[in-house]
Amino acid sequence: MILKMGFPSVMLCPYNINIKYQEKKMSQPIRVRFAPSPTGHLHIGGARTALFNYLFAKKQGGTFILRLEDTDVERSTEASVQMILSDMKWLGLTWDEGPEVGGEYGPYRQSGRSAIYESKIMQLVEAGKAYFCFCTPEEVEVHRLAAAEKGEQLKYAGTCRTLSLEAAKARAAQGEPYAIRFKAPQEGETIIQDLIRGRVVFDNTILDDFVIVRTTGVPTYNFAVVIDDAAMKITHIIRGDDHLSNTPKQICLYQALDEPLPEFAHVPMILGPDKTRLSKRHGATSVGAYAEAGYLPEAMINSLALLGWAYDDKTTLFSQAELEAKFTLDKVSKNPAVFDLRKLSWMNGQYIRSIPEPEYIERSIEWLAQTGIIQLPLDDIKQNYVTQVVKIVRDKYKLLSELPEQVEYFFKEPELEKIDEKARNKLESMQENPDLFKALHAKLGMLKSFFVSAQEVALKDFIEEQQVKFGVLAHPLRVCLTGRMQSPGVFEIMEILGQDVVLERLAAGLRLVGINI
RNA sequence: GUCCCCAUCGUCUAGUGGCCUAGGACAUCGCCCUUUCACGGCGAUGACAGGGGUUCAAAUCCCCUUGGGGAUGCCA
Repeated sequence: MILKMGFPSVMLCPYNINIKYQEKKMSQPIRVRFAPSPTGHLHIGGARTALFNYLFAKKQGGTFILRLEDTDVERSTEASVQMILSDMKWLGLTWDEGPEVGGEYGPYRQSGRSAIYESKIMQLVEAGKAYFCFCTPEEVEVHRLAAAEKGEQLKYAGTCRTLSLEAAKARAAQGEPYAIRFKAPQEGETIIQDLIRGRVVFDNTILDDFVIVRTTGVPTYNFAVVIDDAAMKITHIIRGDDHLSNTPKQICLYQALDEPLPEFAHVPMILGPDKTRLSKRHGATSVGAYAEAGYLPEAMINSLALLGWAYDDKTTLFSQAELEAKFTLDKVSKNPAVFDLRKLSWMNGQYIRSIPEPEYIERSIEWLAQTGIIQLPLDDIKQNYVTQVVKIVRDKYKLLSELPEQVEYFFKEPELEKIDEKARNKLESMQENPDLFKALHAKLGMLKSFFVSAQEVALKDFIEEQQVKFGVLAHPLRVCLTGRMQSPGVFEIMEILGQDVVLERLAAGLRLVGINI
């Protein structure tokens, strides 16, 4: 697919876009990267970008690289780095090269790559493709405001563009602070052949002499990203749509550095329900928050994959292996997607019910222990008990966080004094026929076996003898046993709870409504 | 302001000129299953933003308008 992509309009381009790259393409192994800046947690949009990169690499037999873009010294934190790494791992997006695992193109943090940037900067400056700029940010801002006032383009005025290199070096040597700007071409067009969007044309007159090195000596994003992508031999840049407008600047840098151009694929953004960029205003946006809320990584992956990508007109459930086998960039859509929490929840329910049982049990126990419902380690009897409990409620909830509430009454007496009005009424309905429920208590007490099958036989006989409908018995019984109106089947509950507990709870319920046995 | 991107049910999407009186999924509603809740099954409601072209034929191609998003940072 990729190899079939032609570049019909290459002739119109002032630079030989892609020709150099195309030549190499045949022999070059596919390398993609996810390059978050560690200025916060890994959010939904970032995770989706990471996933697409990961899936593309897997499908194409390529290498998936993780690189930390921490050139914003002010905002980058080590805590963010750790959150991002652990969220990536939680999602199962393991990287072939990057922090912790290393690789031959390291280091994989931009803060550790200064030497590489410095040599490239000097190369550009010496070649006259970049220049020292002594304007202060305040001066630049004044120009910008004035331009805005006049309705002109908000570009750098070019004050230092014509400074001779000797003069500039002399001023720098005297300690005058400076930034370095890229001398952007002002004629012609820069064309992006985007794998998702097709041909996108930018007139070079919009190009600003943007800063590539700050006064602090630290390179800016647009510069570092190009140097690193080139140095790391990245072949496909798959990233958010918000970078499309930066791409012409970067393409010009590749050309100035005489580096082959990678392919670009700009994926659409993820929006909140109000169609604006997804942000904290819309609720949880971090992957970690979803993990804590009881979502399964499998469901997150599946959901994220479907945000801007579809395989066909019917399939919605994909295992990670299936995604790795089926993902292609040509099926990525161009329009932004609203993140739908309800669909994620539905999908999570699907995964709760479909992951292999031992794994389901293991994760449930982990969750219950974490929330203090049970204490680890479990002995065989308890292990068996908890296993039965989590299995019986499996199709009743969607998030692991709902599990403790679902199974609470299996681990402590229901507080019948505190139940809601409906349940209370159901409990009091037993007063209409006290003898019936006394007889039920006796019947359950006489059972030799407490398995569901034995109960069924016994209770069937019982309702026939007593001439009542099963519901008359079952509902109040359920309230006695669980303190609530909804639960799994009463037989199943009774089998797990055991005869003694069942008799105690039934007696307690009866006592509460004034029926003594 | 300028530049760029985008536009199919409420939401995610299928659709690449005739297979479309537009298909699927979530959500919503109804029915069935049923000891309750859920699960599951069946069904219903519901969309090509608007206007011009091109064509025998347009959701699909072109133009305009409108709407949304992004960029315009010594953030990424």
